Amino acid sequence: MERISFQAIEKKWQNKFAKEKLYNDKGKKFYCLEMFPYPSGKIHMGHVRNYTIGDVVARYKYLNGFNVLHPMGWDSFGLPAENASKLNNLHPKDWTKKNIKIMKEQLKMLGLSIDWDLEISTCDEDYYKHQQELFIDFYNQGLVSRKETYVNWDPVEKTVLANEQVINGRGWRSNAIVERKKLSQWFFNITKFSEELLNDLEELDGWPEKVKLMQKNWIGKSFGCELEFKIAGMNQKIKVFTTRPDTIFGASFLALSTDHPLKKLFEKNPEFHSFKKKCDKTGTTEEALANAEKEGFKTNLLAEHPFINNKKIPIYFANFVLMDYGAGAIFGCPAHDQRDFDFATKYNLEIKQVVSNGVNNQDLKEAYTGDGKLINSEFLNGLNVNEAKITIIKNIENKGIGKKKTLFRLKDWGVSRQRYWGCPIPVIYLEDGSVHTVDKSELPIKLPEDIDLNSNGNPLDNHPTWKNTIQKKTGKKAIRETDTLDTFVDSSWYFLRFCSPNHRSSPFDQKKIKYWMPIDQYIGGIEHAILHLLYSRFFSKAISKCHKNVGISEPFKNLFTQGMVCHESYRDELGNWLYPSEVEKLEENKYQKKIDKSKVIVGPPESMSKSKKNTIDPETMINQYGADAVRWFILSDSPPEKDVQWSDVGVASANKFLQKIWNLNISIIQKKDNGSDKNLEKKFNEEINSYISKIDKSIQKFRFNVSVALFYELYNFINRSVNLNVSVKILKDNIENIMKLMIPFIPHLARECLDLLKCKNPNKWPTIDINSVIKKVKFAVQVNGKTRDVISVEKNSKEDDINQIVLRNSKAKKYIKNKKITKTIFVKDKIINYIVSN
RNA sequence: GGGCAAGUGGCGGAAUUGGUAUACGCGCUGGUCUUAGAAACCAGUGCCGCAAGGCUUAAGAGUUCGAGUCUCUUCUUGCCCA
Repeated sequence: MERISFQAIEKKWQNKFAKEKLYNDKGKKFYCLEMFPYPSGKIHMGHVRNYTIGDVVARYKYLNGFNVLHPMGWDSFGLPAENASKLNNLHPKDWTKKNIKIMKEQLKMLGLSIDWDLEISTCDEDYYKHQQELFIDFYNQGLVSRKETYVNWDPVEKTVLANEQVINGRGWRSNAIVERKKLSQWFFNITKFSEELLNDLEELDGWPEKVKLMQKNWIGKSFGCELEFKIAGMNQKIKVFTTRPDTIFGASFLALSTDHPLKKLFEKNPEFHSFKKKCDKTGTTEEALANAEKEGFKTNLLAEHPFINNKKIPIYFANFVLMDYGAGAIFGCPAHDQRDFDFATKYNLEIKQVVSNGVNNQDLKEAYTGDGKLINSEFLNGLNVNEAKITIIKNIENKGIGKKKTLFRLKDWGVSRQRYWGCPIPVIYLEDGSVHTVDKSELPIKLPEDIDLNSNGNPLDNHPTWKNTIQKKTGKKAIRETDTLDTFVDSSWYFLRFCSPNHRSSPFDQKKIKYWMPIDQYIGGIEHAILHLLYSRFFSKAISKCHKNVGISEPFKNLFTQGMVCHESYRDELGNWLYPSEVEKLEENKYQKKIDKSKVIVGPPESMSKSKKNTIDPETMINQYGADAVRWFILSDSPPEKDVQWSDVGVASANKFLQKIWNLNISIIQKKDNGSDKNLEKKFNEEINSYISKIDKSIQKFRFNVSVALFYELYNFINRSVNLNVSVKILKDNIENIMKLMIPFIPHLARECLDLLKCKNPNKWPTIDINSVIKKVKFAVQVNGKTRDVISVEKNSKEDDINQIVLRNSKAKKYIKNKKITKTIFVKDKIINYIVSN
């Protein structure tokens, strides 16, 4: 057999795929989208997996007659371009363009069915112009606001960090201790949609439960109440917020944020001052607050307990209370909140148990936060936590000292970034301090190209001719907003732009949106389960509010989250990471360094990452084994939602299998008829049709690893049958159908084979005659629940027919003989179970 | 600490409305071919046992004619939130 040249075949078909699109005017629409990549330089295996899965879906739908939209673009703003720029002295724009060019070529090497005519890149003026327009629309609808808030500030990078960029209280890149800083920032008021974002999750039947749950927890709806405490001897009150009003009788102190208005009374106190300074050095994440040692500044003030006469509790400022959560003040109930417990232990405050799970522990070792019956709580005694909450809130409301409040954990989305390489915010500030969005006719507000990235701080802020401008309609002097938008904004509406990427007058052509949206299948990594998906959902709702006739409440009808691609990691004896290509295998789990044969320490399989050098370059693999083999392997080894471990042996064997598929096609094409046995042919057709049906189902269920296994079985079956008395025509018809089934998986080879088979309609999924699938089923014969034989019977056989066969000749017979059958359980086409006794 | 998943051969994994456990692939063993290796092909491969047969889905219990699948307890791992 000749060895095929994958490279030649793949090149040939990639040129054809570039012209062949998946549009099918007569078909129902299907919008298939994979999360677009950040152009970091080269594609990685995660991309290969993501886009291969997407390609299977897109091609499958197209072959089944759908009108398929399958676009691709670039999430091309972001910090790495600035960093790379400093290193290589290359403008972020040029660096990004270069990367896009390389990665586009690499994606083409995979044989994806992408319509490249729709390509968009978020750093193009054409794209961000419309984003600025949307910003203005949102602003006019009251969905954008400017607020002073506390942010994680990296004093070295001189920028704001997102919570996830703070690791153990330090900046992820600079490793500097992160500070809390008050800054004026732009926010998208995502919390205005909290209720909708939560409730509409229920509509999303096509989403993994796991992702919906994560979003639900993130939005975090809970109820509690606001409650006022009088300050003893002063005509002043402190408003606190709590989700545990039921524990009010256990309150032993009040804790205030150091930013609470009451701080005014202590501003001249140097001890308070240094305490506040210390607090400001703590990050703002819940995690940072939980891990920080609980500390307080004791005031000389006391608060009156609202339900216990004459009881006064001390007031502290504390480092674990934040101003932007609730009211900036809490009451501490040490027995039932761990933070309060830690605090009370440190300052020797009363720990009074008010909820009991049966044991009344005089000496609590930690806070008890579970459910139970209320104790030591007067009129609440005997109620469980939820009942007590409701009762106490009623009491609080009757007393007029507070009210029930629903609280969301979700916060507004801070979108300001002190960065150059992002979408400029279309806002100017006049000298009188007023804030204005620029006129839409002035868009886009372009990024200046002549910038100095090596100076400290935000390059836009350091760019006087760009920063200083005038308000066009009045001619007044103005300065531009120098912050740019978070790149999550760019990716929150790109899927809408794909529907009409060249639409000039507005962000999208509403007619196209109406037709293509929502996305029928969205595919991407689980790491975007919260932010990207939540922001995109918010954008859809916000846009629908601004453009009444768009009406898309949920953008992603079906969501699939694929697992990661993993590989072992290697280090030399000095602890330096080594690329897999730098080591060689001695035996199982034993490796050595190629250059000097020194010992290599093997780490467990983990998600591929540049820092651990446990990466495999897709292009190298494609050149060595062919794109089809890489696609085949990445689909074959694990269910797509789970992690897959990269294996060089695995991809090599994929390549071997594809060679066998080729050989099989050649041998069938060259075969001469050697008689035909009608009975045999019928069985042959039935068997293959059964496989076709099973493979079709497995694709629909995203069980591509099962599809691959079925293809192997199918190959084994045909290979066994090639030399039987089956006519060449029947062989050819069947192999043709099978190659069609393989198009979504290995498009190049499948299409090449179909060409050789002179297939006239390669773009049509095979239909099977439901009557021509196998009519026999394997049937288990059990005695007392143990399987004693497996027999082959006609489908829909009756119990009597089975009895006849079993009693006549079956291995089960001897277990029944001389025994009394007391009961028979018969399940059609599955089993018969004889219950026998002596 | 809380929430959610998941634990099946040497490995990746099939078996999802409670009905044949270990499909398919990798690896391994033996063989054919070859000067040799590679490739290819053939056969075998959960465990115990010569066999008949028995045992086996993290551990233990329960429901059922029948449990990898359902229930409970325990252990372990992963993810998310802390």
